[in-house]
Amino acid sequence: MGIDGLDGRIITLLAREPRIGVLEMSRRLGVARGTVQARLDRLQSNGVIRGFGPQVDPAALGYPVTAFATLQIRQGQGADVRAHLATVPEVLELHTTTGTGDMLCRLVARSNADLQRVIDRVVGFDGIVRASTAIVMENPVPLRIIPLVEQAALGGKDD
Amino acid sequence: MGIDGLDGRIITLLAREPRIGVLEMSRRLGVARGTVQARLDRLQSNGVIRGFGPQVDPAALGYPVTAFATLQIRQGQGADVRAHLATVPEVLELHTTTGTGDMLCRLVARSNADLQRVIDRVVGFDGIVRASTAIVMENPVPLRIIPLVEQAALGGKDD
DNA sequence: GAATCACTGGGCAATCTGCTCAGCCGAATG
DNA sequence: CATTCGGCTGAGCAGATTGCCCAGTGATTC
Repeated sequence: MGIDGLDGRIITLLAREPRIGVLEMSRRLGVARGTVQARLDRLQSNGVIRGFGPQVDPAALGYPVTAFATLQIRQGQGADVRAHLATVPEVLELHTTTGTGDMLCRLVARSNADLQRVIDRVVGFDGIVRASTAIVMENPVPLRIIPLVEQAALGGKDD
Repeated sequence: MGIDGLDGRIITLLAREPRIGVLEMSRRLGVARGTVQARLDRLQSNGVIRGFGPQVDPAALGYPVTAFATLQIRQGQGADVRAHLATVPEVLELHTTTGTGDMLCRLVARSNADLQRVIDRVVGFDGIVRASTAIVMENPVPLRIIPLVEQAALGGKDD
């Protein structure tokens, strides 16, 4: 498991110009089309590339406010809380973390006022003892993967 | 700004089967190809759909450990810290949040031991006063957008 | 030496894309 | 009420791409 330079260049190219086709990629990378196709198949069956789903911007959907909430869970209620949070559309992701039965979740809301509603809905559940919320003001580094891909590609020889 | 039912169904369908083409989508949704094409164009120029970049799994790249670090920044050093963190490949995203000049960042690492190296690199910078890290154990709700899209689509009439 | 694997370069039919067009319809406008 | 506008439909077309196949080659492994 791991990727080489060619894999890295494929992913990077794909990240920069997603609508590019296999044929055009092979031209840009200077390799045969079959090679690119084979690499892509491998990357996908490896699970390195999970998919090509549309990247939707919550702000453009009308949810410009993002927040992170740290939840303290009552012992043994973890599963219930997870199920509860999964039903809230504004919960974009949820992690359980080290610490005292804590969870961290990413929320979005239509406004700061709306965030109150979301938080009420999130914490209005029995197993949640306490919640502390941090509202996101800026996002200097949006979710990115290319630097890591390039880092990972250094391990492989090819290029 | 906002999406209607058809937009929602387009996004949802695209999220479930990303490799689907415009033609096949129009067949599934029971509308004309031109309509789907026009909607897609609009969604993209709206910024609702930011792109179709590959979704890369850090774990499959050899970085199975995820952590969230909360950083406390020395007054006025924000910009420097941002620039510093942007150079660390293992920093997948960075947010500035409400609170005392705090930042929240998502990290990945090759192992728990490697996480120490990453954290050292992250906090080994002058403007950072204090850091507290939470290691992710489970990810019950992976980053998702479909529930929110469906929620947002309820506003529009069509369907 | 033989086998295996990945890559190359080529070819093929089927499909899809980007683009255009005219017609239709409902909603908003005057 | 008539007009205009925007969005949708159904169709067509040339050009490009895809998925799939093949044989040959070079490097690596057994």
